[in-house]
Amino acid sequence: MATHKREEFTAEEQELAAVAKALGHPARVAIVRLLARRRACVCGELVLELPLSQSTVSQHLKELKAAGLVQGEVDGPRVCYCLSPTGWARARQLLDGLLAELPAADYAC
Amino acid sequence: MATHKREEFTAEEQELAAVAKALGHPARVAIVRLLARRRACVCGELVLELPLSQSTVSQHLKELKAAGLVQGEVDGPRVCYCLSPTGWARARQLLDGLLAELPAADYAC
DNA sequence: TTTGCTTATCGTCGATTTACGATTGCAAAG
DNA sequence: CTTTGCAATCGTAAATCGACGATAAGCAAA
Repeated sequence: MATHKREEFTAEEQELAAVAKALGHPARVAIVRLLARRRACVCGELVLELPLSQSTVSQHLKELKAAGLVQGEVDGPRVCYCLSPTGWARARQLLDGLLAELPAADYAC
Repeated sequence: MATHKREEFTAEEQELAAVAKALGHPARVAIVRLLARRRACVCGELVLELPLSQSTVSQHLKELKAAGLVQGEVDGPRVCYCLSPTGWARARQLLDGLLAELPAADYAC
């Protein structure tokens, strides 16, 4: 029995869905906002700021990294995270693309 | 054992995450795009256009409706779906809000 | 090398998602 | 009233998610 059929959609749809999915959890939205505010590359500080354990935060970071929205660089014993400019440029493009496809405002059933 | 901690984030973060999550599947992105193109309220036509069964499409529509992005109205034996102007206005607001928080482009680790 | 700190990964558990067929529900038509 | 057709819901199964503690891995300093 097939449980997933993602392959049957366009590459753009999959890409947009992947970005959206990465943002589809409050913790990951919060992480992005934290990284945006203190644009310096925090790392374990995220754990302090979030009501989650270290391993959970690490998991969320991994997903954001997989979606290309976040970069991490090793800096001695700690890891330096920051938002990925290219990843967010693409995300913007995809989101704006979708929003641009929507009818203006005068639609109804 | 706690499996979900959504409660610990701001209302906006949760709201944005909910919208993103609704868009976090290629089928739902495809549905939104279909509804945007043929702004007329299709219904079972979606099933014809998508590589998914009727029940699966119905499930996805339910999730989009729960996220406030889609409206459905019964019209005789069929159901008429269309995008929700207010829902998308809010979605735009939330997404733009997040994108506006991000540093311009000159950031790096 | 050993210690200590930071982060990643592993293993686990329950909850949720994704998908389907089958069934139910409902409204118009006959 | 019964049939017909469309859509929602139910039940189910596999996969993924979300969270945690525990453990491993990496690096710097002692």
